[in-house]
Amino acid sequence: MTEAIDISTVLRTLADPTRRAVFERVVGAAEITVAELTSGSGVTQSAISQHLKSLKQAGLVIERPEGRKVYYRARPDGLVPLADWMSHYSAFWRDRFADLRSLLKDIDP
Amino acid sequence: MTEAIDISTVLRTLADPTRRAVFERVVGAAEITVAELTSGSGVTQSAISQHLKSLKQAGLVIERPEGRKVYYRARPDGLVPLADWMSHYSAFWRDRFADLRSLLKDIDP
DNA sequence: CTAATCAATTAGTATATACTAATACTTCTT
DNA sequence: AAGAAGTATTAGTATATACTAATTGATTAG
Repeated sequence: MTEAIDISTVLRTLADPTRRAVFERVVGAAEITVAELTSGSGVTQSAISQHLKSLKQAGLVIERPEGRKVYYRARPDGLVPLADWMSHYSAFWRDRFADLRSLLKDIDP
Repeated sequence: MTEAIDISTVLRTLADPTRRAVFERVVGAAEITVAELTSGSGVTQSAISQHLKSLKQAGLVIERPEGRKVYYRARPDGLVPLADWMSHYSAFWRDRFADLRSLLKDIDP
C-alpha cells in the first residue's frame, strides 16, 4: 500500500517552474538520467539532484539506479492526491451549479 | 475574455495550507465575508486579507464589496489552468479530467 | 458628530527555499 | 591502481513568503 502524500507537498513541489520542468521532462521521456535532465536545464547538476529529491519525496518520481547512472521516471499515481482534491471540488461545483448560477444572476443582471 | 493565469501562480497559491483552507471555505460557502473567514481560522484578519489578495491575483476568488463588508466567492474557472496542465501532461489524466475541464469552462461568471 | 465596525495595507520578523560551489561517494574505464 | 564519470550531499547565500502588530480608510450606528 502506497503511503498517502499530503496535497500541500504535491502542490508546493510542482509550483516551482524549474522543478516542474524537470517533472515534465521525466514524464515525457519515460526514463531519463540526471545528466540528461541537467543538460539544457539552465541550472547545475546539484540543483537538478535537489529537485529530484523533492519530486521523489512528493511521490512524483521514482528512481532506478543502474551502474553509476540513475534513471528517473514518473510515478504513475503521483498526481492522484491532486486529482482527488480537484475532483472533490469539481463535484461540489457540479452540485451547486444551479445555486451558483442564480446567485450570479442576482448579483450581475 | 479572462486573462491567462500562470499555472505556477495557481499551484503556489494553493500550496499553502492556511490559504488553501481559506479557498475551501470560500468554495463551500458560496459567499462569505472576511470576518467570517477570520473567525476560527487561527490567524489574524490581516493574514486572511493577505491570503485573499493572493487568491484573487491567482484568479481563484472574486470579491463583491457591500457597504463595509466584502463578500468573497470562488471564481468558477479558477482551477481551469490546473485542469489544463494535468490533462496536457498525461493521456491518463486527460481522459479522466476531460469532463471537469469542460464543466469548469462552461460555468461563466 | 463621534465611536464602533470591517477590511486593506504597511512595516518588521522569522522561516522556507532555490541556487551555486565545493566535496564526497560510487562505478566504470584503461 | 588511478583517474574519469555520474550522482548526491553539504555549506553558504539570496530571495520569497507567511505571519503579527499597528495603522489607515471607509462605512455604519448611536
